[in-house]
Amino acid sequence: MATLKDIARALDMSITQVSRALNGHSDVNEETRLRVKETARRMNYHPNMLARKLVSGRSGMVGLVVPQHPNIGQDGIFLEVVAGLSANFSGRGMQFVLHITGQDEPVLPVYQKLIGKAMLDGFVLIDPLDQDPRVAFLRKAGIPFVVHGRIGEAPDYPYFDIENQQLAFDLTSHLAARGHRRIAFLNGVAGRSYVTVRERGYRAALAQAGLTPDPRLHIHAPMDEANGLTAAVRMFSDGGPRPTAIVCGNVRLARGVYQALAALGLSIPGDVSVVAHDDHLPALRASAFFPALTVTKAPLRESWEPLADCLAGAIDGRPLDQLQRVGRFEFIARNSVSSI
Amino acid sequence: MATLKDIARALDMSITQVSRALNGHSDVNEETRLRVKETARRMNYHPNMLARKLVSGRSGMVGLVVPQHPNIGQDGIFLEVVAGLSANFSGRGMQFVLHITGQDEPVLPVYQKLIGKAMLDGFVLIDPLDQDPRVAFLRKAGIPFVVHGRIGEAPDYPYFDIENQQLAFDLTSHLAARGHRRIAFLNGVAGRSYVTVRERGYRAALAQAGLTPDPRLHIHAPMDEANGLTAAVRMFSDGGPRPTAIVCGNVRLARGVYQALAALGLSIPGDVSVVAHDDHLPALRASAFFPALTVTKAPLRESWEPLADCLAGAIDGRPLDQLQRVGRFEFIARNSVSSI
DNA sequence: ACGGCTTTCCGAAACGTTTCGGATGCATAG
DNA sequence: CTATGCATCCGAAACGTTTCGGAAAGCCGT
Repeated sequence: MATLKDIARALDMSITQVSRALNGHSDVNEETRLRVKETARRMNYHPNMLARKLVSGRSGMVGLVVPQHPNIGQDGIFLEVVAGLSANFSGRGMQFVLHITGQDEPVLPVYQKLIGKAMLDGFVLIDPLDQDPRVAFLRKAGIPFVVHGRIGEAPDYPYFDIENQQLAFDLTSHLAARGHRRIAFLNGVAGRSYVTVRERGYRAALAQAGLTPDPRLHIHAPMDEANGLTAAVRMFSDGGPRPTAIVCGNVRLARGVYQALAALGLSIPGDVSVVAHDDHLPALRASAFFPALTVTKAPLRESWEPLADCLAGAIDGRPLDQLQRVGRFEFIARNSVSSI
Repeated sequence: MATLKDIARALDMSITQVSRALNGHSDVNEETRLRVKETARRMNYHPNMLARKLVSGRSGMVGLVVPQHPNIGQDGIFLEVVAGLSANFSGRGMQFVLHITGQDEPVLPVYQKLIGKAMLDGFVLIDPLDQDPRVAFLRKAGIPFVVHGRIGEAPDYPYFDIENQQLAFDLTSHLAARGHRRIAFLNGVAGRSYVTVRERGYRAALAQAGLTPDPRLHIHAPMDEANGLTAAVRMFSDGGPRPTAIVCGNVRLARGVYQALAALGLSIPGDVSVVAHDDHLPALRASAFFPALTVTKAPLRESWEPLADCLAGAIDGRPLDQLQRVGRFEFIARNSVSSI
């Protein structure tokens, strides 16, 4: 653990000048700079981040705070998030701290404590809600953060998001344009901001097609296979209006729907058309469905880089307009839709 | 961001005394201590970890370094590890840093850099190898660490492990005692220390039963469902000696084996007996197999607490014998084994 | 000879904490 | 009255870094 002092002593010069040489300041002779850099390398010098942070106010560490829940160990998407963010921050020489809170521990005090200890430069917020207390809290605390998603119309904080309203609109319109009039929407958990936004897109598409939304066809549930299955079974067996087409919030739901329809003896797309949004998780390939699934595709994997970049930018104090990014999605028509 | 100085000023006393009061030192009046603690709480004081570390040499942060690999996002067991460790360290007020290295980046320099920056107090090492360079490296660097597993006979570092040799012995003996003479072992990737150790248990059990090991029946592969399936299919179709019983390194392998045997028209336990070791992952219940699977059970979930405790202990400099723990396993006989 | 400019350097303070080595006051014992 | 012990306090140094405000030396034009 060589320090600046060691290098200074070895070269018989001042700590100040060594520091300036290594940090590329202007007022140091080119030849001295090279000598210093060479010696630093030779002595295996790494700056002590703690000392640096103490004076600069930066620790180079960012955090993700996630509430503990019993099934966290099997949440494949969560791992994708953690691995992706960690790899990205690690790649820029920052430390990624994963803080999993206690079972029913309130989260705001956790942020409070982490901030108070002066350990973290910023936070990544995932799964934002329509009224998310974390955003208000962190803004008030003046700590940089980036949100995976958007809340409300014109957010004034850094975020990365995809056009959730547009993709729900496109999926629904695609079906409406082919003559479907009873289009169900298997959406996510109510309160999540992307769920709300997608609902708007769904409704807009219905309205444009002159259709009136039927609340029995708009279902909120965690977006996994089991819920896709049960929701589909229920829609086709409770005596209500049977949909001729189903929009699924993600491919897992769609997989459940496929299973349910198979079990009910209904064919895709003969009896029912199915479309979904595709996060493009490697374990779940929409193109390998039978029949291949029509989707809007926006790989989740492409979120981590912009998220990390926006947070790093926010910490560096870059202006807000450079810190708000929206990812593209792609419409891919396959074989799971037919016209009526 | 109240500091000691702020509190000292507010109470008109010295920084020293405030520090000592908050840290429970002896030479401070009981009444003053209360006043200080009360004021600290009121001013929302949290000690600045960076400053503390700078003088004490402790940061309260520990790290897990994992090499990036393409399927990291779907490795359910890895998520279990990360979530479990993070929750445990978070619970003791420590920060858990997850560092995922670049695709083909060598890991030792990563540890080197992390240590040099003086950011981390210690490391958790998972998936140790028979000759693990990380152990040698960290020991030489003098950084505390804890290993999930053991390497060699009498490790002189902190670890938490289960009796892998004994459980492989028990599973194999259980079959041998019921008359099986051709017992296959679907083991993990060669080079992992627990794989080597389990092989010893397997061989010992065979030897005790007077059986000679057949290398064609001892298979190394990543322990997932696909490999269980292909290994089983191959063993029953390549003209070699057909086993009458199979020991599986984990329940995933066993699930693949069950599928293969079903496809081959072989019954369990009628034609083939199957046993496995069970990490007790919630997604994979051995008791729900049909027929219910005979296992040695050692819940992976019970590893995180001792691992975190041992690492914390190592950092605190507790003696080695308190930092080496071995978890219990349980033998559970169910319906997947028959006598010959 | 002088002031002013550039280039290159350095001392010292600061960040927030812990800790070492006293210092003070006061009671008790000799 | 002095020595000893105890309880309670504090100043200052230290950890490794950055940065502010100069300082020294050389050169230029006047």
